[in-house]
Amino acid sequence: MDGGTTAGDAGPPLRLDGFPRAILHFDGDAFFAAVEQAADPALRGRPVVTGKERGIIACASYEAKARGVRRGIALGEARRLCPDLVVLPSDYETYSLFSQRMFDIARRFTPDVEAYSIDEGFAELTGLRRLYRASYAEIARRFQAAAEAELGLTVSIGLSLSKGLAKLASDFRKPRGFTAVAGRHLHRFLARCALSDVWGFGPNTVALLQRHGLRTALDFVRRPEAWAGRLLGKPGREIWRELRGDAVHAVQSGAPPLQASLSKGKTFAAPSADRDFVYAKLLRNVESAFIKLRRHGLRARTVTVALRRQDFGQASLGARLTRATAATHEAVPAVRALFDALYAAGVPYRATMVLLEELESDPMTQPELFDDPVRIEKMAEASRLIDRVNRRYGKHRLGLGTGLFLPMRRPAARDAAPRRKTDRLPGETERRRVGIPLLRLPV
DNA sequence: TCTGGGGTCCTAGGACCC
DNA sequence: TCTGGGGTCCTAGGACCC
Repeated sequence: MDGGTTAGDAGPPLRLDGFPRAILHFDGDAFFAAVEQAADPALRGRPVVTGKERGIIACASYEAKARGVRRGIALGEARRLCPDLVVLPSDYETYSLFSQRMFDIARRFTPDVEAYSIDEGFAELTGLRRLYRASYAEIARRFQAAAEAELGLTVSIGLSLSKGLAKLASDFRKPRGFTAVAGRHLHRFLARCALSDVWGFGPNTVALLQRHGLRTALDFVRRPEAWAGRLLGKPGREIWRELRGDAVHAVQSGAPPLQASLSKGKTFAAPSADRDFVYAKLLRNVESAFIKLRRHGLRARTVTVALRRQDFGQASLGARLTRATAATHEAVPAVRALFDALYAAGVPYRATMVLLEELESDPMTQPELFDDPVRIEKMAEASRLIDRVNRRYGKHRLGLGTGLFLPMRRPAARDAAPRRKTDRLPGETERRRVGIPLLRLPV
């Protein structure tokens, strides 16, 4: 470890297989708040948070964190903790601009840069020592200094043999941290990392590993690989190898793959067992999802509806449409059918969600053989009009009539015997699969 | 943290087909 | 008609990430 205090001896070094690599992880410190401070010198040194529009803290500057203000807490509580708090709305355009500049700086060192998220990324440094006549740590420090000088904000750096180790290392000390972990120091570093620090170990996995008597990342990698695989499956096995310095995951420097899914969900202020209310909420999400879909110039082929119960259980059901579409109307009959199949009378629900999958680019709808192209064009025009009106007058001002609390036909038989996927009868899936997707639109 | 929102990937198990 | 094995595909749900 470079820059870390020496831990007690935790045993012999781990045996490393494969060609040693140098992978850099960089992470913008309190990125959104730091961008605001970089863009407005008057904010520097002051406690700044973003997320005003949502009423909860999206990001807190280190000055705000020092006063106890954390991500996720309510604005009111944050103001109570810190009366002189500067509260700003999120400005994603500016954050994206700084983000791009940060990745551009990294690409000056190597083209092999992965933009993992808006505020963090990986860079493959393996083989660059000769070019720069410098150690990997020195190259990493040059990047860190360039980012700070040119962007006016700080980044934390992790440098090690794999992405998993590099990410663990950049988290080890921040802000403005610099942690390089060489193979021979791996065991000492891992002994100081809790299981919950490991990338890919969430609360459930940590609890499971603790039940097996493990406490640190070192405890985990000391178990046999097959044990990790049996207990945690493929992801666990990959984490095991990454933590031992085996770079299972390459730095993905290419263009990111096309978005695979798009979803929209909302939690109710209070749980509700009212069928019309729950369905209306669902349709509102459907409208929002399709607005987003059109904005991205995409169409979707499958629609999945999910209902979340008050007890946090969830049931979902999906259907494939006759063709991919960007028009809300075309999905509504399927949504209706899915909702009817999922909804159980008398159960309080707390949220609805809609998920669109099998997304395709190109907003120009390819008319299917037997469809009327004029009708499809009319529908696309209607959707565009709705979007325009809503942009001008506010979301959901103009939408589908079904989104209102209209009286709904109640199929009594369904209400009497509500069924979810879990207690489905044999053969039922097939009927459903055939029954729902074959949708034709009423003109 | 008594639980917001939007994503990705993996897997168990059912259905279907020899 | 009943029984069984095995491969493939699909789906819902779980776990995790930012």
